[in-house]
Amino acid sequence: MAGNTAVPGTTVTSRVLALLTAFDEQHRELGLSALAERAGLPLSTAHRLVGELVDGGALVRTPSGGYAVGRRLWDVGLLAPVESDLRRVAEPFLNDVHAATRATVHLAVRDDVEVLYLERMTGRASVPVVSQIGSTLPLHCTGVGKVLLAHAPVDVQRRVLADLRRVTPYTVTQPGLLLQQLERVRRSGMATTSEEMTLGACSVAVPVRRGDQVVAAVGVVVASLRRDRTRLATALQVAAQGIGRSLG
Amino acid sequence: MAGNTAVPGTTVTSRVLALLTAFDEQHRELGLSALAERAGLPLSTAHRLVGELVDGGALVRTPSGGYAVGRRLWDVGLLAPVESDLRRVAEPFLNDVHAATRATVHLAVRDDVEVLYLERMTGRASVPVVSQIGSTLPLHCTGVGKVLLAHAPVDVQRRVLADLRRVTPYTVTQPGLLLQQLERVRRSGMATTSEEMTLGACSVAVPVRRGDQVVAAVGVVVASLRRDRTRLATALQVAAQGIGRSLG
DNA sequence: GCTAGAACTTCCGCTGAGCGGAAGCAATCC
DNA sequence: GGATTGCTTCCGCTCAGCGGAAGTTCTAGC
Repeated sequence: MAGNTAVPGTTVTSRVLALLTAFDEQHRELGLSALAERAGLPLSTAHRLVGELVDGGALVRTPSGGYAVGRRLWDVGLLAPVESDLRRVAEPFLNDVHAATRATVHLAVRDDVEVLYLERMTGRASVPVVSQIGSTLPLHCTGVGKVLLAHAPVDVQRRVLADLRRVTPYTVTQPGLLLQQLERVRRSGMATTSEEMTLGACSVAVPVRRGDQVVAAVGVVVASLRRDRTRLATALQVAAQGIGRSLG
Repeated sequence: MAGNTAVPGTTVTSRVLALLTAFDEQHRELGLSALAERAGLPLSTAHRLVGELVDGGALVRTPSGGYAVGRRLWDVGLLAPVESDLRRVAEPFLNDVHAATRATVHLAVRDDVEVLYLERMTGRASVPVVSQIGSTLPLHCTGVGKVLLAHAPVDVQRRVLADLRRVTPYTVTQPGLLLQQLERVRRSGMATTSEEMTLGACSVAVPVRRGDQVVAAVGVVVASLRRDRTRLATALQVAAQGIGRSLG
């Protein structure tokens, strides 16, 4: 038979990680072939490694015969120190905002040219929300994203402005207009969006400051801003200040 | 030099998983030696694999020179379908309980002979709480645990009763007494604990039923039950019924 | 029921990625 | 200075891993 033809310089570890990271928000479940293709591995190699990962509890077979991330990886992943101080400190303040507004509340940080969502409390109203804890979205079309972008280094802003993808008909895709908005965000200490990411969803967000650094953003998603933009902003500012103070 | 002396029959995958699962609640950060020992690997093997895992973002170096679980594993782990329907459905009801009581609220399921915490909302009061999302605790000394144990199969109950570890001076360690309590839990539809897991913390919990099966438990942790045990139980029962109905 | 195709599983001989003891290095303590 | 602890590098042996190919099961369309 053929013998070993693996790409030299690769490791089993890298292949295992390629398999694990083949899963994402849109692909929580994958068949073997899809998994192999997304990981860039030959089918039989993927088959063996996936079997070992299932044995170790890192993956599980789904009822429909595919594969998904397993319990073992879930509880190990939760141990990751991803802004854990910020998340711990912020939790009670986010609860307050949620209790006061009954809207979907977000805590997010900037991850290079994207927003990374750290916490989310789902609101009561049926406003469509696409964010997921642990996933990222573009900076230019979400409330927390605009806040983080407005206080990001110039080179980050430049890179974002160079690629303003249209997500909905209302997404701001003109660099000049967005720059104006960012200036207003810095002045007013608050950002808003209206159906720029998701139709039927508007948002308000404010920065969380540690000293004079903006380290995160808190925001809410609602169906309309007509009624109570000010009330929402006030609740968020109270929370943001509380979080900032608690961060010391 | 020596040459290859690896334990036959083991795979790189299993060694990688051994390294990842060396981390737990009590060991969120580990030095290389500790990591190697906990994974049962020779130091130099661990050194190489850990380096590859760091390159892949599965682990990160901490400021103090140790290792911790990385961002990559965090967001992959969050994709795991661990009771995800239950968690999604339960979230708004848990919010209600939290808003009404301002106490620490838990959603938990039974994982063999332990409670697995799925969700937690931290309360305002400074009541000590040891539970962590993704981690497990004994069934016999927590509120949600007693609920789940009371409705567990007989063989699970037998195994738990055979090993009632004392955690605090108030932990119930007499099988007979615990059996009486479990009977009362089934009759009254509610379990309580008083400093049986953590000094200074009491709890109330009720079962979540899907049809006639108990599939989970919701509970609150407070400093004392003297005042409002009934109010807490009522709030929990409303939530548990709502969750059960939503599960269909 | 039959056939076509896709998806999954098993086989097996070649080989270089992985292995780990040992030596080297760095920081900390007494 | 010497001892201890902990991390990093080295290197030649060897078997775990590799993947093309063949075999098997599942699904769909007719």
